[in-house]
Amino acid sequence: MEYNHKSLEKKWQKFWADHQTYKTSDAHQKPKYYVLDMFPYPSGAGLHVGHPLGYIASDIFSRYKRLKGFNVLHPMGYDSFGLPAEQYAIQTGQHPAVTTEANINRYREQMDNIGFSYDWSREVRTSEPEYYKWTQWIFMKSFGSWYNKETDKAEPIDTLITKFSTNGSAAVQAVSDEDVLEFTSEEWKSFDEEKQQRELLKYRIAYLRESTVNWCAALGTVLANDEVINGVSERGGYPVEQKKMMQWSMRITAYADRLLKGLDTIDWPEPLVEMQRNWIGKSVGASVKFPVPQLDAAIEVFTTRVDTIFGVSFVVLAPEHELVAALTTAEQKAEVEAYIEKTSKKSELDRMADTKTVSGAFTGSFAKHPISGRDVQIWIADYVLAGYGTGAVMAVPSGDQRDYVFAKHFNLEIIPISDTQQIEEEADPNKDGKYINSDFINGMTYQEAVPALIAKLEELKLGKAKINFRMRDAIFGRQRYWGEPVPVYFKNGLPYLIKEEELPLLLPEVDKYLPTESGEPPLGRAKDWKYEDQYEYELSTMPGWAGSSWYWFRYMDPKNEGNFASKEAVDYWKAVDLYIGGSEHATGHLLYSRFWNKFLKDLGYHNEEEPFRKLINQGMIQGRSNFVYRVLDEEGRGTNQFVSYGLRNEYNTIPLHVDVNIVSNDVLDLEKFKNFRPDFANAEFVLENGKYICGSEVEKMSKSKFNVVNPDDIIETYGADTLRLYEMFLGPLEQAKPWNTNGIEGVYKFLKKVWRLFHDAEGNFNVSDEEPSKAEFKALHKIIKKVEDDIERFSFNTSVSAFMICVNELTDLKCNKREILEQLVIVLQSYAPHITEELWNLLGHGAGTLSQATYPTFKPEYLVESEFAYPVSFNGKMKFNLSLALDLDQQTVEETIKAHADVQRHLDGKPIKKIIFVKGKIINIVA
RNA sequence: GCCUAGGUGGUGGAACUGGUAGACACGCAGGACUUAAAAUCCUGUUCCCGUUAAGGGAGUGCGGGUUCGAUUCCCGCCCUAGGUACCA
Repeated sequence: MEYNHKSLEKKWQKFWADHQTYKTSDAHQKPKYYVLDMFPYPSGAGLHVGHPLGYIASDIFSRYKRLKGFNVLHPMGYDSFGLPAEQYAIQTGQHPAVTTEANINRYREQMDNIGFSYDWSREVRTSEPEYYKWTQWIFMKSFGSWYNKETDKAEPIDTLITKFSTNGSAAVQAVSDEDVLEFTSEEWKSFDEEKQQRELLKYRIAYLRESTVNWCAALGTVLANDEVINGVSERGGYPVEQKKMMQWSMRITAYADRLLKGLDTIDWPEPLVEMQRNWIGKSVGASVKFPVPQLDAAIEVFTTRVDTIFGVSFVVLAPEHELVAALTTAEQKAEVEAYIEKTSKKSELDRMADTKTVSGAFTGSFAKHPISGRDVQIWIADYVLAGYGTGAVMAVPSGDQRDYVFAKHFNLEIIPISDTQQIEEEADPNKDGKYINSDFINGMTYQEAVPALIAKLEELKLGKAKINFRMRDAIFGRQRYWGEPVPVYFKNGLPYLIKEEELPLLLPEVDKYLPTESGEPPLGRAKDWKYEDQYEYELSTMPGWAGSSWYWFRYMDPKNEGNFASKEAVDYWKAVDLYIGGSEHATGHLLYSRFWNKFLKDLGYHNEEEPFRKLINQGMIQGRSNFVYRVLDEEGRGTNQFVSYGLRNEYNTIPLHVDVNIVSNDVLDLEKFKNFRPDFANAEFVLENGKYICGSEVEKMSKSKFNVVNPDDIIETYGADTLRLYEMFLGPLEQAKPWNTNGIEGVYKFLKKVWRLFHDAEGNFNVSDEEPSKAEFKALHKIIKKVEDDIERFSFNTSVSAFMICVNELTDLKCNKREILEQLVIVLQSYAPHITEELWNLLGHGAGTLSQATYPTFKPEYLVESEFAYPVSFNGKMKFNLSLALDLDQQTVEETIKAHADVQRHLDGKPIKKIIFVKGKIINIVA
């Protein structure tokens, strides 16, 4: 029988499904291993060949870990709330749940074709009430918690209330809004319910506050910072504006330091760690107040270089700064207002792009230098951002390039502050010299000056050491339909949680998925949707990241109705050991997940500070488009003549995308091309060497470029095992690469060779029970070692090559020994599960038992060379072959070498200086 | 600008701690089997010199360095990809 991937793969896929072969046992006596894929959003387009790359890698790893004796948790599910289903619903009226269901079924079918070893009994869908009940529950917990800086963790809000009523606000060290009140315990007790609630809201982890949000009018919703790229929405590229709205937020900033520290403890790719570090954006410095006597106020600035404070010659406010109006003098009013008008017209994008032009306006007012007391001018300029720090900076032209350029442009003072500064051409920020023109720190070094200044500023009550973060709290509301309802109702304008036993708060039905006439979110359309028939529910829904920020817990215990997961399950599975997914989630999902993980840990629901121990980014698979070249007539119109790639320059042509599925190794299938589009039916071709060669280009994979390759088509022709091997063979997992079906034949041939090892020339199964030869053992043990090493370091592509070498060697040896082939099947199982399952069965083992086999033990003795002839260099150049026993002592070796005829010839009487040994072998002789 | 990763044949890519660079595969060329095709198998394939051959030379983005020996380590530069940016 020939290798027939179609019948064989279908058979085993059905068997695995029917017998739940890959259901994860709760065999707690085995060590556990948790392998997770980033679950997909089920889009309408289905999977293309790039999507499963990471899934294949994680599947190989899971299967390998099972063979190594681990109890492996390897689940899959769907991040099924999201914008596209809702946009589609708006257009068609089709309920998002319906399209989502259809898309999931399609995804599932495609994934099943690839032969993954997921435990589907643990599947989760974020849009199912059984699941989002717990997303809502986590929201409730975060509404019911505050962040205690003393214990450095989140605690139930009751502990805060206790502190307020015993010692007042002074006793509390919390992460909170800036406008919190100061009160004694007596005052707290005298507050009415409403006032107390209003105050508590400023401390809650999930809180409601008027805040500036990214409003996208086209999508009708607010967006998180990570969903806005260069001032336009990530999805759709629509313009985004800043708008003040009452919004739910999550106090992720409370965790900024822990999120940063945790990065040192996890095994993640460096670029990703770096992205999160930048996103969190910790800067250590000081906040300094510049008093403005006439307003009885002060301009607070943040600086990382407090040591340069005597170099301050002016301060600059962002045009949006709240003090600008009050500071502007009558004479300067016109100029300042004109400037504000001008900058407000500039879009966020222009403002970022245009960093060359120097612009600004003098307010006419002066502030006092906090230490020297001299007057410094107050300017406004758009190089200062309202959204970072305090929206104001102290300008030190000698030390900061932007301040320098600004000072030069407006002819402001530039004060040198260090004896090593070179400031003729540009600012010099070096910290190496001793200070000059700097009052009491003159002569000090940087290390001495900073603590001295902080002490002085604290004494004057005009400054203190401060750590500033770039990260903002995460907006937690979307004015959309297809998301988790927020389990909150309003009484007297204040939010209250519904009762825990009332969860899940079901997503109500609406007549349309659009905002209401009065501009309320779609949930405002729900009929009779009131809490206890009288109170308004919150009408916004949760953002896309809510459901995905805890899903790895749900897989541990997906059917649990009383908890998000049982204590036993969480204690056993702990954290994800290996997480594979794309780097596009660096500052979204991966940050929010770490945040919620820490939050749930603080409340005592588990013990893991970090959710994902090791993370790998699979590279994106790009499309590879093919082109045909249509000949144009004199008027530049397309003819029905097409010229092959190599001859295209001899004609006047225009390149046209052609479906990559009718091109093989860049050779066009002419018949299929004629059927590709009606106007190509009468196509004529100018061929080279009898073939039509297509051009190619790497582009994004998309329908319009006719370069989408569906895994189903590959599986139809070559089988799932070939697809799996080929996706790995394509190159290193983490590297981005274009999909190119050229070369898949080689992998397919390999599997046919594997098949033939077990079958004789007539195609009959034929395996011998004879003792294998030394060479056969050697070939086997090489691959046992290689695959083990490769998988452990995630180098899947090199394993595929090693398999090919191994099978070629065994073919040359005409090896059909049971002992060898049986172990080969086990080793190959992770990569090609279908063919190996079939062969395992043919070898007489029970169906479905291969996944419980044990990975063979590598025996190094099989790899020891029996022949000792190997090449040796002479003075670094390869010269001759040497035959020498490996276990001789060095002196014997030296004497033997000197006696060697070739060596004597090369030495020509000179003495041997050195003999270089590597791994017991002589590599080089130096004379 | 800054951060990170990378630059190896016609192509995808190997070479794990410095040790015969180009494994393996594709493609290409030639051959075997076949009436023919498919399938399969064999040989060659970094470049240059050498008619074939024996043999020699160059060679991992560029220029230096360390070393008996460098794709690998160090210094300077060029290029590509991803991220990020008036972040004070």
